[in-house]
Amino acid sequence: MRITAEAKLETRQRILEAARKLFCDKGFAGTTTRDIATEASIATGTMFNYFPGKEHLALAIIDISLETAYGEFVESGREGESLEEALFAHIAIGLRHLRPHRGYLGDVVETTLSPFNLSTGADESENLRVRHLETVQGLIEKHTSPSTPRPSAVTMHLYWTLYLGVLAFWAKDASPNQEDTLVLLDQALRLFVGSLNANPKTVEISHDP
Amino acid sequence: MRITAEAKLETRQRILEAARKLFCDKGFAGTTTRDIATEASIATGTMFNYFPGKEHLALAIIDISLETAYGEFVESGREGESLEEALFAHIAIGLRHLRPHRGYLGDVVETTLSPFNLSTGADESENLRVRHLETVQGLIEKHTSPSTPRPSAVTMHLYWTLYLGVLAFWAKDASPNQEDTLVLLDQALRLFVGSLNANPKTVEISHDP
DNA sequence: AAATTTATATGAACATGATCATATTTTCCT
DNA sequence: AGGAAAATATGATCATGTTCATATAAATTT
Repeated sequence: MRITAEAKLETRQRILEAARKLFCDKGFAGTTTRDIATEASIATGTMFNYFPGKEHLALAIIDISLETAYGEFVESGREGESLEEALFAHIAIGLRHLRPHRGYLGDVVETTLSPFNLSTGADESENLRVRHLETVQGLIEKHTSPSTPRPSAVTMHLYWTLYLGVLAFWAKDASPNQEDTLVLLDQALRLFVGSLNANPKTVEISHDP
Repeated sequence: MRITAEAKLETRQRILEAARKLFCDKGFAGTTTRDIATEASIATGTMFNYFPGKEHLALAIIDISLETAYGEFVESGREGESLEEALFAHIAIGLRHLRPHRGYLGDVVETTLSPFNLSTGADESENLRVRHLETVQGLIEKHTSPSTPRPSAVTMHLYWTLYLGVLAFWAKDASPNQEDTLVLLDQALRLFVGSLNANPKTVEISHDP
């Protein structure tokens, strides 16, 4: 039982590594699940015993990078800076760790992290989003006065929207070292942080549907 | 030649109508291109002579609705209201026209309108986004003082991001009549409009990459 | 250790979006 | 009108993500 359990993990690792290599090399669309199986020395259908599908595989890779990035963020101590700077660092460090996956990030994010997908239940993409949002919520609470109302679900949706927008921009950013992304990130975060204190004026719901 | 050219258009219409019906009925993923072909009384491959792919077909349907919506917006005279209200009306009227397609809007938007896709060139999705952004830019220019700087590409990206976020929220909004979406829309637009006047502080690009 | 049960790997088969050589129809030329 | 050339329709075929009955191996029981 010991040997086998380890072998399972090893196979899982082998699949992840094969996928990572191929995705980086030939992109997400350019890599077939058969390619991955071959590279990982398993049968065509076996990877589906380890991951629900190709996209989840890619997401798992992204997830690992972001987990590492989070560790680095915590280590850096930059969560102690101003809210805006802490959020900036959180995202920027994430981007740095996502660099190797920039080429195919779009394919993953657009179909898996998109807010349109909100909800096949407790799968891996949920985890990633929820974890990120909990971190952000924690930072907000840490940096605002206790009187400030907890950010609403709508507000957090807004944050996630902005975050995906930044990721999207970054994935396509042709400026050297993706500097332009930092401008966008700065602008987006200033918007967001600014909105936290603004008291929400009531919206009349008699408008258009 | 006359009769045939009309027949072409008629076939195109038949495909669009078949797709619209099936998408509304069984969703985007639940409808196969073969279903559409059958419903439209054409061969399996024929629809690919009229549309580059299944998604473009869905996008064309969305596009028609939004074109109609734009007409109604212009008629309504609400572009004369405050910038925030004009933008609100522009989007809200769009949502009203997209209602029949709410069930499958996500599948289309996420893969076709997502900012990740920025650029297979001048295809239909480009058109939709560009048209929408031009309208918005027009509204901004109309409502701000000539001294206000033209919104940058980054700013417009931010707008598009927020717009997609609203669409995503709306597509899943379970509140009666999707009222919650209007709250989000209001919040998002207040953010955006507010940002137009704020002078962008320079961002030091020495930060993380 | 043999037998049984359970978990896992396998690759053939399936579903479906898309392609493409071929057949059919339309348009153009004389 | 008759035939050549171009445009269009067709459906068999392909590519690929995913499933599933079956085979194989591991764990458990006797």
